[in-house]
Amino acid sequence: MVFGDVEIPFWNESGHFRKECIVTELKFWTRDDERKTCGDSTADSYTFIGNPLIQGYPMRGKELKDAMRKTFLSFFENRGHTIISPYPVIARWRDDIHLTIASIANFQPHVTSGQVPPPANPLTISQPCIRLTDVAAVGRSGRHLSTFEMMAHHSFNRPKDGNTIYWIDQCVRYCDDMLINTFGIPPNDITYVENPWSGGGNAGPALEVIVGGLELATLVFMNLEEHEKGDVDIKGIMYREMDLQIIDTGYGLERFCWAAAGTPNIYEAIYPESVSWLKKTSGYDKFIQSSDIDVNIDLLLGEISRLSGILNIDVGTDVNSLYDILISRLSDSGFSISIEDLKKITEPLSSIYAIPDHLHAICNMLGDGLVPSNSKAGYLLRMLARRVCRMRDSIGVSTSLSELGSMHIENYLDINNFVQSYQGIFDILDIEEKRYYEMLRKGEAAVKTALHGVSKLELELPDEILFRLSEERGLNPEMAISIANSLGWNKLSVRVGFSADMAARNATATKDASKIKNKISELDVSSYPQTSLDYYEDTKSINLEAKIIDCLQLSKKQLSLFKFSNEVISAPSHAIILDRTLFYPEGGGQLGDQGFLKQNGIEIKVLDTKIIEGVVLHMTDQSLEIGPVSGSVDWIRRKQLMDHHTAIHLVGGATRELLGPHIWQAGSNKGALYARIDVTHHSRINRKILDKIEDRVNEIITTNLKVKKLLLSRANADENFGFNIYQGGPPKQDQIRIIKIGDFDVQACGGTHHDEIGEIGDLRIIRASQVQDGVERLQVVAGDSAREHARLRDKILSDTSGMLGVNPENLQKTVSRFFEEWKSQQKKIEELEGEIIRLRTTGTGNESSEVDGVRYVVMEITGDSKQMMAMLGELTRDSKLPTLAVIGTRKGGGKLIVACTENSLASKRHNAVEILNIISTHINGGGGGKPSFAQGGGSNPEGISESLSHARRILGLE
RNA sequence: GGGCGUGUGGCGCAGCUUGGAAGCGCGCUUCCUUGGCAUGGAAGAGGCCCCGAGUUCAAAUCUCGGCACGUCCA
Repeated sequence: MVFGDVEIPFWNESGHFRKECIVTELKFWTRDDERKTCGDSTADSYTFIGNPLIQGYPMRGKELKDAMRKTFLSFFENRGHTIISPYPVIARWRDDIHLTIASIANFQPHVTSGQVPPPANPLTISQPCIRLTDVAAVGRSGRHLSTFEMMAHHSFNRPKDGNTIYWIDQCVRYCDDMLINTFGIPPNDITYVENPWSGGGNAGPALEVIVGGLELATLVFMNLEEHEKGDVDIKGIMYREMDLQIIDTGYGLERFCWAAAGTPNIYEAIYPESVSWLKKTSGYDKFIQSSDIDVNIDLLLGEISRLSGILNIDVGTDVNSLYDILISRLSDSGFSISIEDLKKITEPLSSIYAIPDHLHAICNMLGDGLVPSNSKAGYLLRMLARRVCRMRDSIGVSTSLSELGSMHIENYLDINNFVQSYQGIFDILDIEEKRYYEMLRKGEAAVKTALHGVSKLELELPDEILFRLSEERGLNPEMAISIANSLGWNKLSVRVGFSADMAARNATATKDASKIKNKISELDVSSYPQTSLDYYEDTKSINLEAKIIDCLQLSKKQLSLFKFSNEVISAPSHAIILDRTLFYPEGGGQLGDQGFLKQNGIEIKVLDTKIIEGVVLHMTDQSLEIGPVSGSVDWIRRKQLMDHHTAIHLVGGATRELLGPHIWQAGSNKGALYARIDVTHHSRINRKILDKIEDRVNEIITTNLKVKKLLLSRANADENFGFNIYQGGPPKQDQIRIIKIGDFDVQACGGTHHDEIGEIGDLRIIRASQVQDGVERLQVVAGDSAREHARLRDKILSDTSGMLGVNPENLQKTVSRFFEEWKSQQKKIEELEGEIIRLRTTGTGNESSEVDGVRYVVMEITGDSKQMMAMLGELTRDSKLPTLAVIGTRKGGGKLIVACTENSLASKRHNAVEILNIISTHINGGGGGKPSFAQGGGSNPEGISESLSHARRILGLE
């Protein structure tokens, strides 16, 4: 049997035939002896449009989805499955993906790897998912969605342990039974296509369930894992059999709804209210009624969906060439329409269909407490929000983004399922819309600048200009061109094939970037036993008795691979491995402990502590022998680290309490000197808010809450505390340490903490800074560090005040007065210098003389070059008084300027550069400029007088 | 996580490629025009060209670092 073949008793019992599709050449199973194609080929078009495949669902929109979901979940609940509540759409328990892209993503990697048991077995779920890879096709293809619900039934089998819930045969029986007996689909309309699946390190045979030309579900039988010594070769990667066998199914809720509604496309089935509201508000309805395009729009749309299902719409596919294909296909099926008319009908519609879809994703993301940003998941949210703004503007609807979101929630979502509040969502959408308009406004200036020098008659722009506007300013080609059109470049349009090229450009850039991602381990510790981490037992215990298992000398290369914080005073030379330790290794943002180890009377410093795969490395400045050792952790430092760590939990909790549920820890760092926490927030956090947070935390500290330290299984932790406890990062073990501070804050955390928060002492939030858009960094000092910090500030203040001889209270006033005075004196000096020039040049002294209608000024002054410029301006700007001026100063190694009045007798007679080059030799320097204005300098200030007299000689003045 | 871009009077921006006298529009002040306002005209004030180092005789301009902001891709 070849990998991917699905041979089960059910096929025979139910009268299925195995065939090969004449188009795709894939093997498929069907009850229909006449069938020649698999159902999902270019020769199969949708059969259910205007002719629903699933009966008994007359409703539309949310009601339809609710009914469909209920039917599905009940079917499996009645067959022994436990219904599981959906997970968030933001996959915060994963560090490899941002969004929940499938129901199985909920259980990766901890359950699928076998480390943690599933929450129930078997289980069924309807999981909201977001996939943005085909976002460009949404609204155009008739079936693509950026967000959908994946209904699923999963079972996790361990055949080697004799524990099998059900496998392929039963899975297909469930599916077939449900489609035929629950949804009333004619048996002959169903095909099962064999198409093995692989991805994310796993693989297995799979069946695509096709009904009426539409893929309604995929049944994956995951039983292989990537392994270099495996015996199954799939696309060049070797796989081996897993201990775990997983039934991973996915049924598209929205597709079931579509098949039940029979609407021309999927959007009309699930977002009918929004679609008709947008059609009305944008004036699309009126446009269609008044237009003289002679086609039945509904039939046309159905036909387009049918064709789009066949056409392959990829990201970056050129819209224009797509239209060409569409036109010819439409004429094949009896629709005669020009490309212009087709565009007029479908372009606004693609926006009308995509807007509710995008809003659904946006509201779900916001509902999970996500904050828009310029990177990571927040960026995806921003991208969707901007697409909605753009599409809304393009169809001439002026309703605000927040209002659209509000209406969408009203129609299609349940606010009670959200973490974020209604007001929170509303506010964030308002901020996003403002930012969108700000981008457009700045974009106009950017386009104007970029098009500087481009003829208004130009038809196309160089690719580079459009690439750059898109990458640097966020203006996609269409927007850039439309701005250019409105600025007077009327003939410009986007080059055919440009968006495809841009997508290709991004693809290669992405490919290049992924090549660099090869992490090397600092040290191979696989031969050592896991160190016993005794610091958890009592965080106050610091005196250690242990055995040295090994002492490794660190090579230069190994040393360079380790990253040491700036609290590590010197580079360690050895790494010592013990059987047990009280030294906390750097982790969870908390820096490593320091202290000393002692053996046979020799005491060596522990400069830092690290951990690799459960083995703790004590980084020391000398070596010790294998054998017994004693040691001690630097308690002052450890206490300070604990002060900061417990304090950071309190700051995180208080910030969330005061600013809202979207506050999520995006990273943290706790050293002995200071600590910081990065939190997600949509606006800048000012001092006033910081004071509030600071007050709140100090208030909490005075209540001296007890810190509970629990050890729970992953499933248990998830169930009791939810996903909010994983603020510090995705959990990696099946046993989770929980730090619970009263009822104030609960976090999964591996750090060392006080038993009572009163031990922290004082806390100050020094400042907030922005790490990236949507992420604020709060700098915190607590305990003794807080006092140290205050003292240092006081010293700076009193020292500075002392310098100026004023009281600290008057410092601000005095400094600002000094600055003002300095500026005005600076001005005064310039004025006076000018005045001196005027006096010296209008006087009768030998510095100014006139020869044949040209005034000559040669003199030395005491100002710097900026003042010299001002003087030259005075001397040579008046065109009625042709002047040649040579000015020198001894400042800065000696500087010279030679200038003459432009377009005058003086500039005709003399070349300033030539004169300068001759005379600058006396100051060992050089210079240059233009014929009417040259400046230079040198390194011999004493040569200035010789330079000037040389100038006089050249000019024949002496 | 990676790439690219921006930071210039109160506000919005040009100048940076190729180093050589800091500009434009709006706003502001004063005056003129007018019965008053809108407007029009004239004169003027207002700049550590983000910060710090480097290259150079010379840096808004080039190089490096920092800070702040923007944007694209994962």
